[in-house]
Order: sequence, then structure tokens, then C-alpha cells
Amino acid sequence: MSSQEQLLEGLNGPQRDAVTHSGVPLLIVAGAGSGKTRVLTHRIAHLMAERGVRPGEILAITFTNKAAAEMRERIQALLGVRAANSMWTMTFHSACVRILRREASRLGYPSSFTIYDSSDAARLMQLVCKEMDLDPKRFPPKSFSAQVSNLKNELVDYDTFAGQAQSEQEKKLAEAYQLYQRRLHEAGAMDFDDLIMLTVNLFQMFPDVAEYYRRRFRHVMVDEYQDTNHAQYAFIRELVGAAEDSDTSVVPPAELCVVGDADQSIYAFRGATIRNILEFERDFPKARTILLEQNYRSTQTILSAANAVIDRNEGRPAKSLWSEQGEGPAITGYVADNEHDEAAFVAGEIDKLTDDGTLTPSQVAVFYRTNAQSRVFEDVFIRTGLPYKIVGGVRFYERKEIRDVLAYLRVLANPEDTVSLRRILNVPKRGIGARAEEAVELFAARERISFARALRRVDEVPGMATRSVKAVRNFNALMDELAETVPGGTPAEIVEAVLGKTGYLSELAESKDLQDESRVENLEEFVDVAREFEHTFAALLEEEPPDEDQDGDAAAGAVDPGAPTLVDFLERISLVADTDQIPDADDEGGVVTLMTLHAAKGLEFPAVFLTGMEDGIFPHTRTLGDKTQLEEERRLAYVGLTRAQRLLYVSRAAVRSAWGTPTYNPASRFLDEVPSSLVDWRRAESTLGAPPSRSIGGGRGGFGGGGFGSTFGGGKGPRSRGGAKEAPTLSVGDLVNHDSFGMGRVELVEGAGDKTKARIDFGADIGEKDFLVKYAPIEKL
DNA sequence: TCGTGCAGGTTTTTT
DNA sequence: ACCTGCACGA
Repeated sequence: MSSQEQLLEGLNGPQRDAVTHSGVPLLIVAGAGSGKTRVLTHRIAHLMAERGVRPGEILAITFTNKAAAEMRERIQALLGVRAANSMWTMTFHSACVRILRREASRLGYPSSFTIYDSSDAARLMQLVCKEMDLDPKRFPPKSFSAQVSNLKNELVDYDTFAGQAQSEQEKKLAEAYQLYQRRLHEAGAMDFDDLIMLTVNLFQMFPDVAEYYRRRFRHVMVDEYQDTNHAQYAFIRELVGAAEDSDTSVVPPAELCVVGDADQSIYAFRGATIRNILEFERDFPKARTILLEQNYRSTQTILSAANAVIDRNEGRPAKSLWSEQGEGPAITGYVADNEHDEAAFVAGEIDKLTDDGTLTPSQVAVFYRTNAQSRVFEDVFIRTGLPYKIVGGVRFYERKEIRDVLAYLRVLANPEDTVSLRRILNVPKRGIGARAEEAVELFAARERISFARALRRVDEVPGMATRSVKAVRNFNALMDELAETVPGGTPAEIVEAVLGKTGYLSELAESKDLQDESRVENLEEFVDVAREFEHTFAALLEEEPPDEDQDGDAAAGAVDPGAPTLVDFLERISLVADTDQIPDADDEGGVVTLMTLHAAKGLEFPAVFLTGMEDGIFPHTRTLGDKTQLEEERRLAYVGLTRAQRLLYVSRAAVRSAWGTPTYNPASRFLDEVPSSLVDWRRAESTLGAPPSRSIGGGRGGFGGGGFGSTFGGGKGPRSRGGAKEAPTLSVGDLVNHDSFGMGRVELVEGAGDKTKARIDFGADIGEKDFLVKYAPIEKL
């Protein structure tokens, strides 16, 4: 058998086409579970084996580091370590950082620039707003920070935005954006969005840089293309070099291959736009599209459920997954009285499955819409002794003590990093209070120097108490002492020096606060993380072949490529996501994975529990009034459903306590959209009954096995109101009659269950009014 | 300068 | 219910 045949063996027709396609840009529309990673890795193998492409000429962009690692592993299996390591297989952000470190000086940045995550960015924006004397009520810094992020995702710079700013809000925002950007630059820092935007700017401002990378990467592949935002799209376009520019450019366009599925687009809230995938053929004329519709992951039952749900979204290109795996077992449904019962059901079920040997814990996943929902599961899992791991939530690197130590490390790597410097200035407490900090800030502004420099000239700062001056001097001495450990020290050694010499650890150790005990443990774990980083990094470099180009990208700014530097370590930490910490499914025994639906994308599990299937939870309240957002929620449901290979559970709680008060939530509309024949309801309704909240009328064919809603209104609930009536189900556009205002039209519906609110327009004389649907004397016409 | 107690916002999802 | 930021007093 030829090597070509070997590579194509076991692939179906469209998959083969995708692997062997050459020439014009290629869009692979890959439905859930259609083997896209397989196609991508085989395509890469094919490029090298059959078309003589060198690994160094390939750039493969994935969505998470975890996905990148998985792809690298698979390539390694097919082609060996050498090939796997000389390819760039990484996320957008990692790739951009690598480019930016190398070219930083062109943009006036040090190559050791700091990367600010969203909370650092918000903190800096707070400082900027304070500097501008903005009223935080009218101009909330957090909102400004979010808006700047959106602008950067759209590649709108502050000059452009200032030019089109109309309202006072926008004008202030434009000003804040500019000052924010200046402060970032002075601090030698880039925020997350800068990483992409500045790379695009770099390519556009320096054609020689763009050309260098165009020459280098002859094959560009992008996974999860439906989740790219405009800036990322522009980055790809710059890198590939569009065909119509080819007469002006010396380098012919690179071969582009993107993979995605519009039905799995779930990141619009952070700027991703489906447009990129829907308009691919217009963006890249002559492009070819290949559809992968055969699913190798799930049973037909699961796919039918998923297809039925996603089919409710309007205007999507026809696509229907099918499987040869047979019907499989029915979906199990369960209605719990409250969230504790729901968790108990899930835990009990997992216990049963693992006890009788059907599954190991690592083959089971529990999904929920929001991180807050994980708590109940954690409680029950601890009590029943089920091994589990929560992905996301309060992330390790977001804990206060970890961020404090990180701030020290960042200042050591980049002394101009103002945000980090100000964070640690008085941590642990050393008598440098707000007053002293302000005096330094004022001095810095007057002398037009950075905060860091002003701190160094503390003796000249006016208005400082002698005690404060002394405290700052001690701080400066401490930082100098720590700085000495940096040149020869490994990351772990530097971390230990920081913990010891600052007195951070001893302060915690002496504390009687119970929380501080776990802080000490976390810090110990952090030292371990640093140590482990050194090992994996060293291992990676050993395997890496001599770099083909003299500049040695591999070292990413490091002088000695043999040892990981502090900058390497910090970069690693800045760019990991919590989704990168998902346990391996093949761990023997292993643990049950708990995560949000967003984190679940790209994964698969033999058994999946989809929990909290309630209107107001999933779909989330804030999306109910908006069709676009509701459709994104539905795609999220589709993603969740299609993660399951064989066993799928859907559950909901009749009552859920949020913000301390219990609320009744009606069944998720997504449950109604699953054909009733596919679901076996283990428990179809809560014995608590429920107050009249949402009638499932309108002949929308609820589902079998219970008929929720129809049995509502018995008044058996613990808190039933007198004179209960069925509240109408309203949607935007419905005409209603109000006892005193007369006829009106529904403009907006939000909230769920008891809390469903509607805005109704009664015409010019009366105008719009908001009602709690449950109480309002309205009747649907 | 630092600790205590209260008000207010907070929960959507994350590279 | 929980965390954060702030006002007040020592």
C-alpha cells in the first residue's frame, strides 16, 4: 500500500477530498463529531508526504492550547517528533505573541512586554478614568474597558473612533481609549486584544515583516473558524495575502484551509462573527467548500435530538448529521424538585453507572450554563465520594495570592509594568498607603516620568511623610534584592525568593484566618507549577531540531534557548485557559468532569448530563428577549447535546434558589424542541407542583411523558397565590388587551417563570409600560 | 494607616 | 448568598 493510500485509509469521500485538496482556499464545514481533527492532521501529513511541504511552512491555528497540544500529539504519531515540533500549532494569541516578541521594537515595545488579562486591563482603565476625573456612575470604567475591547476586536483605533464619536459618552470613551493605550504602552504592556490588533497593525505598517511571514507560512489552517472575530480574520488575511493583492505582492498567496461549523458558533458575545464563515466564499473568491455530515461520535437518537433543536434557528444552511451507529438508548429525562435534588440524581446515576462497570468516572461529564451552578454538584460529589474535577470557575490563576505573586514576577520581568507595581506596592502591608501612592503619582505626572521611576526618586517626592519615604526605600531595596535572583534563577527559584523575601508567606503562615491556610497551599502548588514548567519546557527544547532560520524563533526572545526564562513562564501563564486543564478521558478510572457548556466545545464523552434545562437558566434570562442571542443559546444547546456519544441525560429543577430566594423556572424551551419519542422521562414532573407561571399552550406539541404546564396551577405549591390565573405566554409582536390601558403590542419579553416581564406599547397616548406578566391584568388576543 | 461594618452590585458564556 | 469597595473610627 502506498503512503498516500495509508493516509486516506478509513476516510470517507468528503474527508478524502478535504485532505487532498490543493490550490484555492478551502472551507471545510464540519458538523459535530464529523472527524475534523482527523481530517486536519491527515491533511498536514498529506502535505508533507505527498506534496513536499516542509513542516516549518505550516501554521495551524486552534482555539485552545489543549486543542493545539492534541493536534501536535496526533501529528507526532503520524510524522514523528521532529515534524510536530517545527510546525507552528497554536492559538491565535500564542502565535501573535511569538511574532510580536520578535518584532516588538518596531512598535516601541520591549520584547519582554507584559500581557494584561481582562482584569489587569480593567484595573488600568480604572486608573485612567480616575486620572480623567470621570464620574464612575456615569462613565463606569468596567464598561469602558469592555467597549475598548470590542473596538479593538473590530480594529477600530482611538483616532478613528474619536472621529465618529457623537454623544458625550462616546467622546469620553474615545479620550479614555487614547489615554489607556498610552498608559499601556508606557507600561510596556499589551492587553489580550492588542495581541491580535497590534500584529495586524505590524503587518500593515511594515510590509517587510508581513512578507517575511508570508514567505515562511505557505500553508495556513484555522480551526473553529466560526469563532473568529474581525481582528483575527484580518490577521489571517494579512498572513495569507489575498489573491487580488498578489500582483502587488512578491509572494503568492499561501494556501488557506479553514474548518468550522456555523451551528457551533457560541462566542458572538466576545466579538466572534459567523459572518466570517458564512461569507468565506465571498472573502476568498473561487474558494471551495466541502461538507462533512457523517458523524462518528454519537448514536442516531442523540443526533436526531440535536438536529431537531438546531433546526429551529432561522436562515441556517441546510445541514443534517447522520450516524451509522444505530439508535442507541433513549435520552433520559429527569425533573427534580430543586437544584439539590437534581445534583443528587446526577450523582446517584453516575454512581450506578460506574459501580456496575458500564463506565469509568472519566467517561462522564456534567454540563451547566453558568459557573455558579457548579457549587451544588461539588457539594453532593464530595458527600458521595465521587471523584470530580471542575473546569473553570474561580480559576487558579485568578486567586488573590497567585495574582499577588504574579505581580511581583511581572515587575521583575518588566519594571515599568505600572498595574502590577501598584498592586504589590503595599502587599504585604508595609506602610505605603493610599496617601503615599497618590503623592508618587502626582510627582510622576509633574515630572512626566513613569510611576516606577518616580518611586525610585522617592526622596524628591513632595508631601511624603518621613515614615512613608522610609517604607518606599525599603521597598526599592527589596525589589533590587529580588532582581538579583532573576538572571541566573529558574522561575521556581524566583517564585520562592519572592515568597520568602517579601514576607508574603510568613504573613500568611502567622495568620489565624482559615482561608489563609489554603492560600499557603495554593502558593506551594504554584511553586510546583513553576517547577513543572521548567521540566516540560526543557523537554520540548531537547526535541526541537535546530531552527531553520537564524533568528531562532523557538527561544521567543530568550538569549539562551536551553533554559526557560521568567518571561517564558509568565507568557505561558497568561495564555493558558481553563479549558486547557480538562482531564484526559483515557486516564484509568479518572474523575468526572464538570464544566460550562462553553468549555465543553470540542470535547466528547460517552455519557453526558445536561443540567439546569430551565428557561431563565438555559436559555439564560438575559437572552430571552433577543432573537439573535436566543439563537446563540440554541447553538450552545446543540453543542451540549452533540458532546454525548451514547448516554445522554437532560434534567431540570422546578425550583432553584438564586440570590438566596427560590424561583420557579419553567422547562427550557429547548426541551420542548426535542422530539418526545426520544426521551424516556424517569421523573416527568415535580411533586411540588408549581404556581401558574407559563402555560404551554399554542399547540406547540410539548413533549410526552408528563405534559408540564398542563398540570400547573393546582395551587399545591408552597407559596401559591390566591386567585391564580394562567399567565399568558407572550412573545414579541403579540397583541394583548389590558384591563385599564386597552389594546397594546408586546415590544419586549424578558425573565422567566414568575419573573417574566413584558414591555407593552399602548400607542401614542399611553406609550410603553413594563409589566410582570404574572400579575398584570392582560389577556392575549 | 489599617481594620470593621455596610451598601451595592452581582451571574452568562472566555482567548 | 457572596464579594468588593468605601466610609468611618482607632
